[in-house]
Order: sequence, then C-alpha cells, then structure tokens
Amino acid sequence: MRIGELAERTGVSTRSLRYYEQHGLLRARRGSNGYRDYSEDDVRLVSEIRALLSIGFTLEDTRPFIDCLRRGHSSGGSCAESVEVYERKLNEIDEEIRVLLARRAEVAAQLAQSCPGCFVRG
Amino acid sequence: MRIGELAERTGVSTRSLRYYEQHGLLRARRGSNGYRDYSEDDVRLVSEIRALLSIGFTLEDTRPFIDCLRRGHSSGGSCAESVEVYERKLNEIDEEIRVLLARRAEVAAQLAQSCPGCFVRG
DNA sequence: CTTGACATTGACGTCGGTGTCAACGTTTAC
DNA sequence: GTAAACGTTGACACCGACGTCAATGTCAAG
Repeated sequence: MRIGELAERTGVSTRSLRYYEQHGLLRARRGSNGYRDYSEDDVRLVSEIRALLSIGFTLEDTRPFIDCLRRGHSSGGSCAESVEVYERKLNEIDEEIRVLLARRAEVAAQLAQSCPGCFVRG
Repeated sequence: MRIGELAERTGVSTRSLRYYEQHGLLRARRGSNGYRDYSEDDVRLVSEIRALLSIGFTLEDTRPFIDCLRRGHSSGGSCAESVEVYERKLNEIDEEIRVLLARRAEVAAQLAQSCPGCFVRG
C-alpha cells in the first residue's frame, strides 16, 4: 500500500510517517515510480509507535519496541531492551511526579503566605 | 548599576535580563552612552522573576507579580491578579500530576503484560 | 595608544513532533 | 486529454527560555 492508505488506516498523517522513516523507525520499499510501498506489518509498527508516543514515550524510546517487532516477536515489549525502556520510563515519570509534587507544595505555600485567607485543597 | 553588575548580583545572565526587558518585565533607564542603568529595586524584580520561574511559572505568569511589586507592594503575590495566577498554577500542576499518574499506570500495566516477572513497585 | 573588559543589537540554535507550503512528478477518473 | 488526487523532497513555522556568536561601540587601566 502507499503512504496515503497507511496514513488513513493508522490515523497518522503522511507527514508523520515520513518523519518516522527519516528517523529510521519505518522502512518502505520503493516502487519504480519512487513511491513508498508498505506492507501489512507496517500498520502494526505504526500502531505501536503511536501507542507508545501517547503514553509519553519519545520517538527514540520506541525504537527498541519496533526492532523487537521486526525480529518477529508478537509484542514489542517482549524484548530485554524494551523492558529496560519501560523501567527507565517509570523512573522518569516518578521523578517528574516528585518534581511536580514539590512544586505544588511550594506554590501552595507561597499562596498561603501572600493570601492567608485562601484555602488550598489537597 | 549596569547590566553586568545586576547579572552578577542576581545570578542571572545578561542575556536573560535583556530577554526579560524585551518582554516588558524589566525596564531600564539608559545612560548617555546607551547603557542600561538599573536601580536597587530591579534586583528585587529579577529575584522575584527567578523565584517564580524556578517553581515552574512561565515568564508571562510572572508579569502580575512584577506589576504588583511596581505598585509598591512588599510582596509580589499580594495582588488579586497574582493570587489568580497562583490558583491557576495549582490547577495546572494538579492536572499534570493526574496525567503523569495515569501514564505511569499505563506504562506499568504494559510492562506487567509483556514481562510478567517484572515487579513494579508503587 | 592600546588592550581588555564590558556594553549594544540582531540573529540563529536548541528540543520534538508535527503542520504547512512550494515546486514538481504520477496515477486515476472522466 | 485533462484535471483532480496523490506522490516526492526540501524547507520554514511553532513553542519557551535562553546560549552563543557576530559586528561594533565604550570605558578604565597600563
């Protein structure tokens, strides 16, 4: 299939698909006219990328998952490298949450100080 | 004082000071040579800006606080507009935390699924 | 006078994932 | 045959808070 069809089936813009390819996550055969030619498997790859991006992964983070699928695994997360990324991500998220909680406390404290009457839930 | 001294006393780069001025947060008299001439009060303004930036405010968010100080208040947070910003910030932070918690749960779930043996604390 | 530290404005780079447009070639439908 | 729809690459725009460099002007010390 060509890029337009893949875009439609995955709900991803052609712009993004080319971007993913530019970063080595997608590969496409080229027809004699130079058009990209995708297989059914690529639908799966794109879905995997989007699923991961939607939970806050960067494009780079998705690479091990894509490689894992390419090696024939049924799940992108069932390779050691992917698991490492999962764990790294959990740590990153935990750290971000920690920062936000500290920030929240700081803001609440400043608010309480400059506006003693203002209640802050939480 | 000139920009270099203000930079040194506040620990803020000259680049940043000019940036703040460019965005209307700082104003400086100009000497006959065109050099910026800052007052003692400006040290306070810059400190206020940095304090707010450090807890995740955007530059724009700091504007009401600066205006508040300019109006003579001893605290940048003791004006109605500032309090509004505080409250808006708290809501924003809460929302971010919510998103991160959901994200964390999602990642943990995927990890558990693709790597049943992997324990996830939390 | 010269050197060096400091000042000025302006502009580009960073990071990430796209949107969007240009200028052009290909395929498809009528 | 022709127009519409689709494909190609390349490049600029965005957001935010600066870093950094360029080209040039100013001032204090030797």
